[in-house]
Amino acid sequence: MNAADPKSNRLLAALPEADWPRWQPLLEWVDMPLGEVLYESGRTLSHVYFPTSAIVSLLYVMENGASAEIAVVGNEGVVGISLFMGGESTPSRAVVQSAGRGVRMRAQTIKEEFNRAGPVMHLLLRYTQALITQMAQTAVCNRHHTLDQQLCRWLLLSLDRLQGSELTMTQELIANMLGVRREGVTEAALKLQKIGLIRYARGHIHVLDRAGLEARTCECYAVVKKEYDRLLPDRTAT
Amino acid sequence: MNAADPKSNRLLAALPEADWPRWQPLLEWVDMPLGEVLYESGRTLSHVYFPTSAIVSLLYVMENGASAEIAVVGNEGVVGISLFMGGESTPSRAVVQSAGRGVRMRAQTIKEEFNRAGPVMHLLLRYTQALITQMAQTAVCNRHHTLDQQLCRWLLLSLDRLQGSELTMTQELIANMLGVRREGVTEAALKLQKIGLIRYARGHIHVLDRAGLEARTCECYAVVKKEYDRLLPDRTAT
DNA sequence: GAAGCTATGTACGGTAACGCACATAGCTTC
DNA sequence: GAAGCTATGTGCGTTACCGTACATAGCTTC
Repeated sequence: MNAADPKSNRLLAALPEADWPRWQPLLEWVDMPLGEVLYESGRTLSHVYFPTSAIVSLLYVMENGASAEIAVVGNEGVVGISLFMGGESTPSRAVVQSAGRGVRMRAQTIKEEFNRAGPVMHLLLRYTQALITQMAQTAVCNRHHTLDQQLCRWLLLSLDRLQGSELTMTQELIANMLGVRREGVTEAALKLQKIGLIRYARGHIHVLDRAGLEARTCECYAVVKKEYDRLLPDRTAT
Repeated sequence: MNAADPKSNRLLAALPEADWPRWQPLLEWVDMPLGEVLYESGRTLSHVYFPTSAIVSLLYVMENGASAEIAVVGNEGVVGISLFMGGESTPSRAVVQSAGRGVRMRAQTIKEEFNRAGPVMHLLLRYTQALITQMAQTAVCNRHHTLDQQLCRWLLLSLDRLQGSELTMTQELIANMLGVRREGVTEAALKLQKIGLIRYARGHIHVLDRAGLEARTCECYAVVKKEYDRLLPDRTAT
């Protein structure tokens, strides 16, 4: 499976074989450049997006302009669950956090596919439950864990959704996602660099010691990862 | 509609008339005493619960014993969404936070009802989306808002799920839900009492000025309330 | 290769919440 | 009505992060 295959999205890869011939022509490749807004708070969505190499942040932007990431979606998931959940919109924004590609499907189409009420629906619902766990754990993490731990968690979440060990990502951007000061991220990143877990410069972060990050982060990362693995096995029975 | 009517749960009230005769015998009244655990992290659920007068907290308990509330469910919703979402369990705990009653339905039954893929399913999914918004906003609130604001939000969320203006609730318990120190809640509650918004003593809180609480809390309360009202109209078309 | 922009580093006072220790005071139990 | 428990109040040093200001240094552009 190469990067030009929609099935490099794990959700699409888990589609039953029987549904694939119908789906293939319904999917449209799209570039997802850094910073692109896939949907805006309260606006009706036109498509759902299945990232293949891009990573998308779901974030809430407060009245005063400050923001906080609610969850992150990469090649394991889909952006725009409110379409099939029935709300059409949500009070959050989806922004491309790491440039790449993906495929999208028209709003009406995904609703029709969902409403077939078969394996596709159950797959999407299990994914939604995994996403719920991620949001819940984000709430817990924001309450109880240090910036150091949260940075590790965030790097690992991103790493899991990319191939390779390099992230293209400024500290300013990370700060926006975590909802903290840029200076705070600088301090935390410096520590990680000093103990040799990462190396970075001007918007490029190399992860040198993944296990080291895992040892340093809070339990939140593992809880979420375990739940994704449980709910979304690499290959779903067809 | 009195308290002995299952339809004092708004979700049940919104059921299509056509489904009601089938549902009624499938529901079982249960008392929900303070502190009762409806489900435990990672455990398969035996029932879903539709509170009528009780309030249930969904919370995550960390390895070190500290906890944080992820969302709250009262007479507007249902506890145990993972049953119909397909995961069977979630990494959180559901605890009765305010004693009362509710009705429950067996796990297998709710799955069958959901899988009819009709109005019941779409109602439950819209509720789930509202719950997702609450969780997301909890994450944002934990990140950005003060304990004072969060206490107001929490009191309002509870108030919305009860009749009357009195909460039976110690500061210790509130602290556990919010994931903060009990002393912090004492301080915040003292301020609210001094300016005349609440009056309390030994586990009983009277809200004297609801509008005052709304003025003092953060935007999170209104965002969530608006989304619940949007997704769960008082009467769903039948 | 000079100028300008962007990303990162550093410093410092302020503050919200923490951990801990202990005081008070209202119910309950006998 | 004394003893004991539970809920609430208070004090104090500590910590993590904030807001702000400014310094450095690596790309980019001409």
